[in-house]
Amino acid sequence: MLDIKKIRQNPDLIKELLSLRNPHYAKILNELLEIDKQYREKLIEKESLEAERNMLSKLVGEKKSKGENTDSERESLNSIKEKLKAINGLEPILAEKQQEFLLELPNIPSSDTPYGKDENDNKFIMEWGTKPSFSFQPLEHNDLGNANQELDFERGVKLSKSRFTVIAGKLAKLERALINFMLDKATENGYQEYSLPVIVNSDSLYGTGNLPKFKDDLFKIEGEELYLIPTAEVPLTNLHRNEILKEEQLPLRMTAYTPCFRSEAGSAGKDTRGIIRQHQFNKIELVILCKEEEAIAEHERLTNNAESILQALELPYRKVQLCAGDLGFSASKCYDLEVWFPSQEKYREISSCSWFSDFQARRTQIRFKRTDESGKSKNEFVHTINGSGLAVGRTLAAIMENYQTEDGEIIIPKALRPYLKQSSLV
RNA sequence: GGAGAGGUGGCUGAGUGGCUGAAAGCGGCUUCCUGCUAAGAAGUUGUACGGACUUAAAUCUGUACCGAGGGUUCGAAUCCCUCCCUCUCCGCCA
Repeated sequence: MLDIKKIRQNPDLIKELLSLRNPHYAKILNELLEIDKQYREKLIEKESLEAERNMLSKLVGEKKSKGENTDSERESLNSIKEKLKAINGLEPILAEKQQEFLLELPNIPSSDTPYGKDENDNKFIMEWGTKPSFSFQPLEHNDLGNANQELDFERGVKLSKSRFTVIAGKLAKLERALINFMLDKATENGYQEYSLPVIVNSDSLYGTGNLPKFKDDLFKIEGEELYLIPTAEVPLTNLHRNEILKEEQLPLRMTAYTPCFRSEAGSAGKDTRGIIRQHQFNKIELVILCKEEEAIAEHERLTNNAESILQALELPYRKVQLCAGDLGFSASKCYDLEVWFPSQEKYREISSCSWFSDFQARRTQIRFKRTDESGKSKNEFVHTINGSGLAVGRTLAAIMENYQTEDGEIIIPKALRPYLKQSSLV
């Protein structure tokens, strides 16, 4: 959520910056400003009536204790009450509307975010690793996994429905090894590990911006205001919702492994083969809360932490910076890490590392007390940063494809060998 | 799930209709004092949203907030209703 005060002070600048994402935001902003004006008029009217009421009520109390007559005060109080009733029918509606418009506006892109409309305008940053060259036609991971039913798509459907997969045997062990490896790596990099609820309430989802706009992407528990998490970003970020942190606690670096649940509404027909796009998948998430002046460095750090996992696994990847048009709703700057899939000869997203400035923190009300040299302190919103480190299913698939041999074996990356007792999977 | 008790400021804990944004204590901060690793004295001490002033900060001022939401009343932390949460006992259970 953007700061309404900043919008009031600088409407034209904000309009211009939001138009970098999409020109239609200018219209929403105009509507917001109009509603905001009306809202404040009503608020002033309401508060001055309340002030008058409080004053007169006090007077009634005093007079009554002295046994004096209070009829005239009562009369004006009753008329104030009527007026207040009328305003109370209107003011909260305007407040709510103002809030709604505010929630519809996305974050402002950072100054170094490239211009552009969609993913084709994203900026290439770097490429790492050597793409494997095969003397044979490399198979897709689903074919590799299907061979001995270690990726069991049919039974996944039997148990649940499409886009659910059973992972069995050695691949299941490999997945577990990946989870442990990634969590250990995160801990080494200074993140505190958490084990979290994967069902959360709607307040938490409003906080991270999944509600109200992206309701269709979520699985909801029937009959309750509870949802399955689409990512551990939700519980991790909300851990400190409505809290005022101590300045010396920051930066706060947190990590968690959780299953993630996404309804994938609107992606029918996309990535139907394999385990690239599932309703349920495992992910290690990295979240940082920090001060504004630390944010750029922490964002780079988190991205490097995610990259270090790909590097340790020796998986070729590239790093791109998203352009304004492709930027997620809440993000102000974002790097995507894309891992190489030889069967498709394509890079596919495996981690998205975003800096949200104070956009999420304003929604979630995560603040810290900043004390200046003179000893005065003020509450300030933290900056939030997060990214995957990494998506486990996609990493598993990438390892299968990049490390396959002609006779259908999968070589285990060196970094994972301490976690498994073998150096290849058949 | 059943029965009972309860939810007040950073913490402990008063407060059952008006002078309570909230006593008292603790803690925190500021200043003073004592020649020493601590004691004492005084002051101060929440959040949000408006308004005035201002380039801004500071300041002044209004409103709201005593688990959440609604209601009664001229006036509610205090009365009523709904919900949520915590504790104790019972039941169930990995």
